[in-house]
Amino acid sequence: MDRYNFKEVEKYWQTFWETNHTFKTKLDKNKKKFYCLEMFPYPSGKIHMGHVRNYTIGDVLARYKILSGFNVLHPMGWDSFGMPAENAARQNNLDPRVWTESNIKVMKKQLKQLGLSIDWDREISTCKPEYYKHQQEFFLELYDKGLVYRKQQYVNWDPVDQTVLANEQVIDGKGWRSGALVERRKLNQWFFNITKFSNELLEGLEKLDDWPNKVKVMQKNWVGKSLGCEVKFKIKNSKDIDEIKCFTTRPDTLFGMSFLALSVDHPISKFYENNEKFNTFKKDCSTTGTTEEAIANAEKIGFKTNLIAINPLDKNKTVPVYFANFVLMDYGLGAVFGCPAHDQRDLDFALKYNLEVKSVISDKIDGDAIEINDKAYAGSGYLTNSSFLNNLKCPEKSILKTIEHLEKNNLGEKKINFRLKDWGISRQRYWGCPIPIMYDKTGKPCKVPKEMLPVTLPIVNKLEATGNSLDKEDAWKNISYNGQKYTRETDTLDTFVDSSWYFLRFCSPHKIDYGFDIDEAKYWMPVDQYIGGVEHAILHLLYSRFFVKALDYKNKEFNFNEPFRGLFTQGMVCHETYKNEMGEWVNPEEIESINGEKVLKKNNSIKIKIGPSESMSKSKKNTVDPQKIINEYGSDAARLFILSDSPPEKDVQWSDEGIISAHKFIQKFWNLHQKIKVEISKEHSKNEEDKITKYTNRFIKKIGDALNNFSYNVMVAYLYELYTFLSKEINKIYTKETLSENYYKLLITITPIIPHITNECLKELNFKQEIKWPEFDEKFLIEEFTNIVVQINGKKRGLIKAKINSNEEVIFSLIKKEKNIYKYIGKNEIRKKIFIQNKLINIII
RNA sequence: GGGCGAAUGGCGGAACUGGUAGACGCGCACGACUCAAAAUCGUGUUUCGCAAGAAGUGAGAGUUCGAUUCUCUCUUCGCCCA
Repeated sequence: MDRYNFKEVEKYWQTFWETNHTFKTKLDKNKKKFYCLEMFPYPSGKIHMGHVRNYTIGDVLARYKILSGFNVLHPMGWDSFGMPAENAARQNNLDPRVWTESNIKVMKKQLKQLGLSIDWDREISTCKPEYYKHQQEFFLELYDKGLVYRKQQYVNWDPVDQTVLANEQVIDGKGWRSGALVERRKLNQWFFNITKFSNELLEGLEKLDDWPNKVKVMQKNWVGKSLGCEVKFKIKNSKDIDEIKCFTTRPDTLFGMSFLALSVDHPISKFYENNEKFNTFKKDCSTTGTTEEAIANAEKIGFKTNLIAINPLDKNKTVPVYFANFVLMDYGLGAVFGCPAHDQRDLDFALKYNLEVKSVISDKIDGDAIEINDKAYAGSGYLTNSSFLNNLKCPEKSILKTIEHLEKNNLGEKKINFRLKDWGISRQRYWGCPIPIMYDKTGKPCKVPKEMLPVTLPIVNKLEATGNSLDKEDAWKNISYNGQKYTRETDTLDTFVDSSWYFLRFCSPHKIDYGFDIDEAKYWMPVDQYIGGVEHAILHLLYSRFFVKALDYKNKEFNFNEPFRGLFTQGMVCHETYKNEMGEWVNPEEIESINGEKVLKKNNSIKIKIGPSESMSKSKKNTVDPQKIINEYGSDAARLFILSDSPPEKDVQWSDEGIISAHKFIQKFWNLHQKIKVEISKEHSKNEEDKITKYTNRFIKKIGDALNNFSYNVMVAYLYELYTFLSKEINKIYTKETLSENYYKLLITITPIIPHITNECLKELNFKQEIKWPEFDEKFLIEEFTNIVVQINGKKRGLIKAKINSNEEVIFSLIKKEKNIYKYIGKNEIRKKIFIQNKLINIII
């Protein structure tokens, strides 16, 4: 028997699919559509195992939907702007375009080797002017709709790299690359007004039934809607300042207030402009990072003003007013009142400046206030020491009651606050989409006229080591329009903008006058199943949701208001970690097993310490190169293994044994196929008991269910069972028709998992009909006989084989005949029988 | 600190709305083939016990005829937010 030549077969089918345009998709309004999308990759060099998993999961689904008769859109593209290209270009002194294009070439070839059912005619790349031209149009469209604006904002400034860092790029207050201490610096930045849609983004979540709950909760918390109140505090001793407004979510703790804290950027700070001490304090504050976490962990410091504020609920009570580093201007109103007993930050501050700590919450009605030492109490209870608010259940009743009182007496008003901030989209980088804005002589921003789009990136011979190279491109920067001189905006767009609408572009990737064709988008959108890593659970998904709403804002043309109807977040690919005696990471490829011990290939006497399995990363050197796996074992084997070991939403552990066994299975399957082929060619007149038809019908149902539930690991288990079944059953005698008809169906149901070998098997059998998902017949799902569990006092004592739908009496009479079961009943009186038809009988004695 | 989730053999994991716990794979053991090994094929594999049998899904309670599944308390781990 010939060995299965996976290299030849896989190459044959990949070429076949390509030359026949098998997966080319066309708009067809008569067919039901299915839009299957995996998160597109960043072209970093070559594919990694995470890609293999992501795209295999998507491909299984896409192929299943194609077989089921859907018009499937399954495209692929490249998220090709971003830092790595810029860094690589700097290091190797080349054009980021060249680096990016060569990576795309490699990765595209690799993805094709996985046998994915992708419509490559729709390929897009975000760094191409053909793509970002439309993005610039969208920017201007949103600008016209009033959803884009410019303002001064604090950013994380890396003084060494001369660049702005995103919050997640600041680690322990230091730049992730340079390690330099990050400063807070004010810059003019462009913003998308995402907060305009806060409520919609929140409410939209409720309709996303096919999203993991976890992701919805994360987004909900991220948007962070909270009910609160603006409280007015009268200032007792100033002729300039009459009152200060604070936002709070806990107005009910007002009786515990002992100070007022302002942001250093609060309008009142203008009265302290010439105060040297204040300016020093303000400077100190700028060393604190901008994240909530950095602020929470930083030491609380304050600058005491001479102002005295009056407690609105108790006119006799006055408190000092501070500027404090933990209050930010962009949260609420840049002013908060401090209640040290019930807020940890306030308590830290109060202890430092020796301010009163007054607890106003008790754990019971009419009880004493909870005692506070160095830990604030933020839990629930009943108000106390709070005059007319005493004994209100807190926080459930007390907040609303307090707000009601404040509103009635014109001391404050109810406010809804969101944690979500507007989306800062300016990046001081070269390798991104240019912002289509130019500034006139006075520095006023103007839109770049439509006919001048796209604003393309200039070719830069040598990227500057630090800062934004675009700043130094004078020839590009300085332009004239209508006889006026302008300078271009040199910031580029956050790459999250690129990925916020690419799913729309896929609907009509070649359209030139607009980013997408409305009619085609109305047919294809929303994405029916979006598949990707959970690390994008918040930002990318939220921004995409915003983008769809923003594009439809005022136009109201879409028949969808969410981009992704279904979301699936897959787990990571992990691998054991290895270290040598020096404690250095070692790559799995450098290791072999001898006598159950891991040793270095180069030098067998060096033993390797096995560490825990962690997600594959270059830094831990625990990566496995998919290319090597495909070359050595084939992509059917790679697909089979990556699906088999864990449920797709959980992390999977890559193992050599696993991929080898998948590879062996492919070979075994081929050998079995050869036997079946011989059997099919023979003429048998007699039919033994027809087990295979029943099995086939059940198999179709089982695989279909597993596919619909994303139980891909279980589906692979069924495939292994199928092998065992067929290899036993093939020795029995079936007619040519029975065997071939069933075998065709079985093969088709497993094409989504291992498409190359199964298509080859069908071809070998000269299968000429249309390949489509087989129907199963319900009648084969019903058993004639079934095993009934017999329990005595809830303990399993045996099984009874009985005809389906037998009643209690029949089953009980059968039990009487079974000595091994009946002995447990013996002469005891039967007190009760619980009978579940076709399943179980429980006899209580 | 808050939110969400998880915990099942030596390992990864199955088990539909409460009804045969451990499917399938890995590993391991034994056997066949072989001078031998590899490959391949076959058999077995939760634990204790020679067996009959008993125990058993992180720990403890509860609901139920019956709990991996539902409720409560706790422990550990993961993720997100702080």
